[in-house]
Amino acid sequence: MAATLKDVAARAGVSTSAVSRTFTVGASVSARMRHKVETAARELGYRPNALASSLTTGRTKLVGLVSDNFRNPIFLEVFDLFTRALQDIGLRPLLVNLSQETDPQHSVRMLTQYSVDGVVVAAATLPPAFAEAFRDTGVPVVHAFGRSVGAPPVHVVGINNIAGGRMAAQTRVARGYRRIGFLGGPEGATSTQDRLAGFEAKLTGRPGVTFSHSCAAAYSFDAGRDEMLRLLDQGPAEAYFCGDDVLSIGALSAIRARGLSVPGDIGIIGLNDMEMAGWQNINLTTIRQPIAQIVEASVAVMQAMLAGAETAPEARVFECEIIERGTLRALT
Amino acid sequence: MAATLKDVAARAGVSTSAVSRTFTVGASVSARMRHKVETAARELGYRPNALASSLTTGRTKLVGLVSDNFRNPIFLEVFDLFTRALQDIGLRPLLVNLSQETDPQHSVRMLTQYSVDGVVVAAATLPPAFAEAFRDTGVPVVHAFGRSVGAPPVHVVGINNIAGGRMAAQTRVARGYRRIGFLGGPEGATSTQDRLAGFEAKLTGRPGVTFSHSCAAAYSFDAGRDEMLRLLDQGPAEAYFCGDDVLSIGALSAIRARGLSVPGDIGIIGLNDMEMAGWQNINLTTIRQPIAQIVEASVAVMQAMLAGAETAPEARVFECEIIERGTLRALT
DNA sequence: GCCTGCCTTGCAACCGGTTGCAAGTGTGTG
DNA sequence: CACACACTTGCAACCGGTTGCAAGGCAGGC
Repeated sequence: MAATLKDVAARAGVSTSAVSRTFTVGASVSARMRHKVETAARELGYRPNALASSLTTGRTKLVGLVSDNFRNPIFLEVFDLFTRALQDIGLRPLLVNLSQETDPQHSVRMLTQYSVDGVVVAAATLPPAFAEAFRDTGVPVVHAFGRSVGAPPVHVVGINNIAGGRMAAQTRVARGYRRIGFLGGPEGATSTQDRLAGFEAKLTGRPGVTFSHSCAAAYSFDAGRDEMLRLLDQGPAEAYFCGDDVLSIGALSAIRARGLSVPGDIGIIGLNDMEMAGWQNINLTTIRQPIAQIVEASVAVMQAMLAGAETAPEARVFECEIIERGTLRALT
Repeated sequence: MAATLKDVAARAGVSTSAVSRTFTVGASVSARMRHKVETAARELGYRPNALASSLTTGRTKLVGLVSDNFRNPIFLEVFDLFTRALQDIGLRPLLVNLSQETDPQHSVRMLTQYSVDGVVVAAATLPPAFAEAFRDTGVPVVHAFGRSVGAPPVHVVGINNIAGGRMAAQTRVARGYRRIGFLGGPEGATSTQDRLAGFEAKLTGRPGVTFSHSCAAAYSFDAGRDEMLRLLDQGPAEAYFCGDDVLSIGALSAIRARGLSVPGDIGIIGLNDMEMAGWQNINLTTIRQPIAQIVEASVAVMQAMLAGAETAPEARVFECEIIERGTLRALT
């Protein structure tokens, strides 16, 4: 049905190579030839088949966009940014949902079958084994929102979660909270571990400050609410750092459900600054994760790798920023 | 680098056809042959290249997943459901973000270049010209959340927006609201037009009931908030039907910002029942759109079309349901 | 006018698989 | 034991492009 290279060549009365060359940048074609081919192509509505050409060129311009979190609204913003950024440089995102997936090999198969040129992992809770499994297939991998360690297994772009934890801790101390808690996401998530580590390190040893921590089952509203209800039953702290905004909102909901006020009775600070954190009926004080920058940098790294850059995996770290809203009391 | 058909054939000492056949279901292969090939394939870690095979079979198992809304959290749920459902039947979603796109031909090119087997349009505000442009390329198209008219240009799966509007209207009358307003999404969106039509039809002619309507600039929090602030300034109605949940939440925020109470001073009902509508700090009364069913049906339609079913485009309509929460006063 | 060298073009092989066809194998039947 | 038939397998062409190579065309220099 669709016109092929051959059809165009026949119509223009030239060889298929000539047609192919007019559609590949930098190939040697005379102006006359180009014109002949282009008119024929236009008349037939010809579009080169990207998949067929990938066979010989070895590049599909397909990029796996892999995530395991389709519940946290922040990821809609992330997908929006990624799809646009990838589209802008001529890449097509093949979306892979790993929500329930536990076997890296299975997802590797899904991607290798489509010979993606690269893989962007956009996930904070995905076990590192996945990114490594992708890398082992020989394809460029960038892990956005991954763990920023010194020598990561793959290129990582994200924030320094330890520093984020420290930043959160600082706000607490400055505002005179004494009994302080950390409410993390799933225990296995490296993001939670690091945020906790930074948070705790900054707090321990402070005279008069007590510290406790616990983990919710997921980065989700329900998990945050459930965990906070449990904490309220057993005697809560004065302020909590929640490892994520949705978690925070769940916690807020639990606190208010018990008739307590925020930040009067309990202070809350989140992390992410997703759009709805700023909605006036939520108004969450939080630590802003610069997702636009992270996405932009991730795509840049991917583009460099696709262009052939062969650098050792590296962590690119962006700074966070405190966004003051209404769930933490003001500086004393 | 990756093992090819040829490599496996050489290692197993058989022809490439034999290998190809062992990997295509329903082909004629003896048990002995299958075993030989499978061991060789396993040893080499061979995975058939889906793109190469698509050349001859004409099927890529790639499906365009097209949307223009990456801001409304409901779409994250939609993407989650779609990606999982498509993955489950062996299809891969190629995500296309049409947020800023105005030229249907441009997006058509993006998809035809990758010879997708079908296109799923998941959008309520995308102009119908897009779905039609995809259809005109000869590829199966399903429009989820599209307009359910009698003879649609492509297969449509969604709710009856007119009935949804009627349903919303009914709640108002039953609860004794007299001055009633409709706060829609972007004026051009068919979903808004239909919801308004149903809503208005049910209300007009009722003695003592006055009706007004206006439209927000987008299905977004800010648009809802801004429009409600405007309405509050010019003297608001007693209750509003907002064409969408995020719009409703924006409106709620505006109402409370002015010191008014919900549902005491003003009642609000939304549409969608996205996850956060149920969050206790939002607690929005809304009309539930059965998105899981819509997605499931859309994928079923797509699967049928890919299997060769050639039925005239049809609208599949699902029923909505009122979810009672705290933003509309109780039945009087 | 002839030679040199560059630019343009077509030929043909190839990318990784699929599939119609015919040859080969093995089984069951008379 | 011969024959028919069904099943299995390999050959080779093909899917839609790309690209190395060599031949042809042309301009410039001597």
